[in-house]
Amino acid sequence: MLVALVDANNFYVSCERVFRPDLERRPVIVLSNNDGCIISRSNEAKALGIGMAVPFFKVRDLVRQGKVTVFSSNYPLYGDMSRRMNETLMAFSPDIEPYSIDESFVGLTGVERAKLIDYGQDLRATMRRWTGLPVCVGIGPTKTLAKLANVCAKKMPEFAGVCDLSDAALRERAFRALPAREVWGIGHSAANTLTDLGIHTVADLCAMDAGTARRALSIVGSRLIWELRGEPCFTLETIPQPRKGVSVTRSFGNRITAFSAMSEAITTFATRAAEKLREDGMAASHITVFMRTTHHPKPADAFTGYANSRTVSFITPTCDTREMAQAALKAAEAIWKDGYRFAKAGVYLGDLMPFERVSSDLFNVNDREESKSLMKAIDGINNRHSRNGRDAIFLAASGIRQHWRHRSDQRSPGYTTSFTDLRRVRA
DNA sequence: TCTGGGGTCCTAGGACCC
DNA sequence: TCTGGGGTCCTAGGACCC
Repeated sequence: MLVALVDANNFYVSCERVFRPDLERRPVIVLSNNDGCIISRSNEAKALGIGMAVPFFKVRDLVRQGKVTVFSSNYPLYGDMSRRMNETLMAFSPDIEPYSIDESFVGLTGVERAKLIDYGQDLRATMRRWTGLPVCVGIGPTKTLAKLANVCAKKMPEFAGVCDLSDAALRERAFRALPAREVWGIGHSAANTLTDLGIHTVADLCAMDAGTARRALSIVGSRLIWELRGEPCFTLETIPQPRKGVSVTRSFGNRITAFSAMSEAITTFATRAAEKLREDGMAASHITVFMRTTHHPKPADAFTGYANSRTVSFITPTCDTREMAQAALKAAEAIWKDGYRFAKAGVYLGDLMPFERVSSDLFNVNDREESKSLMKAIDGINNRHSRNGRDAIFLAASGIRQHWRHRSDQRSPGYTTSFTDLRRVRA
């Protein structure tokens, strides 16, 4: 097996720059949903000391001083750019596994060993020309090594954006230079465990005794050590697997203290979740509702938080917005407590199955047919008559004013997904 | 009076990813 | 004042069964 990981540099910032070339070589950041924290930074922003996942209010001064350009996240744009990335990759290999919005694994069977670096450089240049996006390419005999090679390609300028770790000698050198934390699957907690064991570099990790690794890091750790040694534990998955759950969760712009507002929010989340489910042609067996207060209490504040969740099962798996909303409200009522200031809530749909495989409930075959055509009509109207595909027609219980909603003040236009936002070019 | 052990399934919670 | 959202996987422990 030989596989490449192609990963965009500072993806969300790069997407914004494609349509704002004036922002090249300048500090740019993109904020999370609800403008809460920073989730993408240009290299220039990183150089200013702006950290990943830092709450936006901590850098607001830099923005006010005009030192940093800031965008709210624009997922329709990023999703479309992601699609373009994968289309470009298909010109290079028939075996593509999209792994996240900004990275894909690419199968390299048939590429000559000696030409791997040229292949990677050609891919980078083509990607830049066809999509405007800068990417780095990591190559290796396992997915974990390809991920690690990508880290090298990004961080070490001598690789010029393409790193091939299929050579064992080069691998040893890189392993000694990289902290264990850089390995795919080693998070905060595992890194601390490793430090306690005296394991600091990837080289230390790779040389770890199998039994110790199993005890300290469980099966996950054993697998990644095999992968580092060049023995594949993960195969290339070119056929997308159906998802196992759907969740819709939000932090609130204003804390919620009244059940009426909470029920609006929960109805809205259930509606959105049901829409996602129908897009995939799936039905859910149960719905879980959760709500919680902030988990960032001030030290001086004696106030203790509250968090709870409740699951309601459907007699027959469903994707009907009305059933979802009804069940969600029942769950929300059960866990609601007066006197708290709720900061976040959400719904989760689990145990999914294809809608067409749901065996009809003996007693409501007609209801099911009616539900199917009603949902189809609603989705049709929303797709035709609303900008975001969901606001033309909705349950009244979702509320109109929605004071709890967050805003996204700095959102860029839908350059590639909305006719009204198309770029104008004069010649 | 003496009160097992092994298997499966489910769920909650944690860790990790981007 | 202000700290994201959407996923997957693994494990431990409880419930249940025979």
